[in-house]
Amino acid sequence: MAEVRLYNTLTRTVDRFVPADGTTVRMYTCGPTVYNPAHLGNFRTFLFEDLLRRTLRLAGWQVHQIMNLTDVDDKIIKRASDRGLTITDVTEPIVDTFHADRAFLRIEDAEGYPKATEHIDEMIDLVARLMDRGAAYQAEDGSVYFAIDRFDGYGKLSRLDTRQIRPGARVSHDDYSKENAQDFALWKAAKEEDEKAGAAWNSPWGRGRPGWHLECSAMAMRYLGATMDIHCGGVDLVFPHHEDEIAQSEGATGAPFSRFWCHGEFLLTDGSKMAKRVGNVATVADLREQGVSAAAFRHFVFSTHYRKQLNLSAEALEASIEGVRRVGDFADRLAAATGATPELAEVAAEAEREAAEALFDDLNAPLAMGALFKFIKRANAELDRAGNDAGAIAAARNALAGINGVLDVIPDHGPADDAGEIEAMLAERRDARERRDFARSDAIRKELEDRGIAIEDGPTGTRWKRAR
RNA sequence: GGCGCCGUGGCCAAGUGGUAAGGCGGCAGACUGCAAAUCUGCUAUUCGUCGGUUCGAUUCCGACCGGCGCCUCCA
Repeated sequence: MAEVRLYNTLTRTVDRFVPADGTTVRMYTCGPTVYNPAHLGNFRTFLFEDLLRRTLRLAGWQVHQIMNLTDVDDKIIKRASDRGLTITDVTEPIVDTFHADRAFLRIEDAEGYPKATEHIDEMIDLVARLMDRGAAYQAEDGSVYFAIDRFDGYGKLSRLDTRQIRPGARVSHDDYSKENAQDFALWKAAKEEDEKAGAAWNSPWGRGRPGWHLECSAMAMRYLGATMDIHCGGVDLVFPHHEDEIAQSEGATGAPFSRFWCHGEFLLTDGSKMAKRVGNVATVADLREQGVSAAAFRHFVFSTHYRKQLNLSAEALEASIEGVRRVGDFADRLAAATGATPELAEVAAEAEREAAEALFDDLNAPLAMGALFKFIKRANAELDRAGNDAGAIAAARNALAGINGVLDVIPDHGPADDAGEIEAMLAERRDARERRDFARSDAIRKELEDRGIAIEDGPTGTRWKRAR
């Protein structure tokens, strides 16, 4: 096993990571609230988690990842009420969109996508345990709250002193009655709209629905045990979401909830956080409309370290499209090559080692990307020199596959349904060139270019490829 | 008001107490009928500003300027 180092929000340092059981990494990644298609900021986080799971596997560990789908919350209920629908009516199509978008971006499947509404029993059990331990109480409004002053470790993740909240901070106007302003809802008493929208369940504390934080604790422990290896999310979840998860989980079990906490930074647009309320969101659908491939978007996201803010811009996307085209051309060239200089094998081995080391060092994808491009440049130079070492070609293909297995930045070719027609045009162009009728030859090339087909005349004939 | 992050060439970006990876773009050359692709060379004596520590700082410390984020339901 390679040594993997990860930044742990709990310790605020980069620590050596090894799964507790020595073989399988049990990780929980906070998923989307399914009332609107997830935006690219959300996907930056999911992409970081994809990078993490692929890197852990490259290091030799097995990965068991759980991502929750939050399918009951205030916004979902509001939408359902506004439209006279149930929450399921609202969430089902969005769940489908989420999986489609995820697939488009080549985000690997997690081992499970539990829904909050299907784990109400587990949540009720968790609340009951907290009540038994005296860490929770039912208020006059019927809702159940977690009493943060009965959990010593409260604030250890975010390092926020909740007594210090000052003017200038966003202050909540909570509809519910609590003993302490910082206490958070575990179980919310049902209101009229909740019942109508199908968002209310029976519990020992009356009809109600789970609080936001509760689902993650309940489902994480159900699928990963009392203590998991890694818990991930966006930085905005550090407080209060993850802090509260720790409180309610550890308050119930007495065991550490997660050994590592890893958080991805924001995607910015127009210089500020991409968020619904800022009104600057872009989605996968927008990406597709603009013709930005999954490979290009992955390149864009991985060109900056995950703990650094990243600004979405047309220029940056353009650079990624072009960069990824180069990777694709290189992959094609390697696939078609039959032999190379022996030095290619050395170049490949070095690239593979550099990329892996970069990834193992707190997911330094930008550095790994640098290693990939250095590899492409050197390997192309070796291929230009020609050679007959087939083993070197195989080594280069393996190295590329290894690095790309994590980054996944080789763009797909377009559909090849009109290949015969293109070949016919190329045959005509070849005849024209033999007659030195370059006007005709260039006209055909122009026509193909207009159809998104690029031509490359080489010593062994003409190659063509579809724009990616 | 509290806490934290960031500021590297035209753009994106890695990085280290010893003198700046990589990508995009640009310029020149090789190859080509011309292109494209590819290769080669060039494109930051400098890392927000000002001080300090040090033999030496972009890298450590301090101040300042600028940007962003968190401080209760937002990835």
